[in-house]
Amino acid sequence: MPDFIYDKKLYYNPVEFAMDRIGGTWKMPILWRLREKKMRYSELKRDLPHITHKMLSSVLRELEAEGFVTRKVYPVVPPKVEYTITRRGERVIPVIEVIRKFGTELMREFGVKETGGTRGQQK
Amino acid sequence: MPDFIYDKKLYYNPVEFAMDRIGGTWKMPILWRLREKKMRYSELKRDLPHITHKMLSSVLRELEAEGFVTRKVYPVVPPKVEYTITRRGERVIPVIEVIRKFGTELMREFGVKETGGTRGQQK
DNA sequence: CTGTATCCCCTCAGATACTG
DNA sequence: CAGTATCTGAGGGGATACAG
Repeated sequence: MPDFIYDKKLYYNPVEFAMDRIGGTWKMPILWRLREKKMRYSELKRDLPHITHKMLSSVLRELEAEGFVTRKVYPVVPPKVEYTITRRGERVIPVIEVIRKFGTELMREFGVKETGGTRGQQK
Repeated sequence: MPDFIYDKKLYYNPVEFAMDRIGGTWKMPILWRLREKKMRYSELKRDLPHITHKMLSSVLRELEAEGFVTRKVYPVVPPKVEYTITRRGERVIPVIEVIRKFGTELMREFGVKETGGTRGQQK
């Protein structure tokens, strides 16, 4: 499996390439939430308690640029923006499910204990 | 899906937990190579042309500490050390296959071109 | 409401040198 | 052959302030 270049970066294998597209702390959580319904910026923000304003904004921009979500702006005041998952984005969902299932099993094996769910607002 | 703590770090979901165990540039490539045969340190080194001495060493240590590989030292001169995948490590293989397949598809869609395979030694 | 711009820290990963 | 230690750089991600 020879190396290859994308966006000026050298990759060694397809896994590395994939994880650069959908990895990081927030991309999968966002796609996961968009899997069944379009959401507004503020809805996503509310649904991802720990994400910062800056991260949500920049990650959405990346996901849009690489075709995993689309962005629809309503010219109203105050602004309204909806994010929708694309076909390409939908193809990430089963990948997330596999990793998620594996992670859940690992957690059990490692005896991970939850912190006692801060449900609504936290931080 | 409430948050939880492991090893003093706060996680938001199982995916994040999983990727902290098997993510990064080198963990999956190493497990992938060990999937069918045990390998010596130097064999792994040879098979992963871009990895540095330090990274191979430290990543193997982490994989061992979390039960994905075992390490067998032969008390000979010069030293001989063999790494073998564990049952837990084997359960990572299908996860890698899924990500790998997805990454390969993405690469095609993105029109990624290979750099003209430096095959054996490089760098 | 949605979004950008700064500043800053911390961790991953590479380069290099040294050891049993 | 296998492994550790030190230094360094790049970038992901957080806090905060400002703007249309």
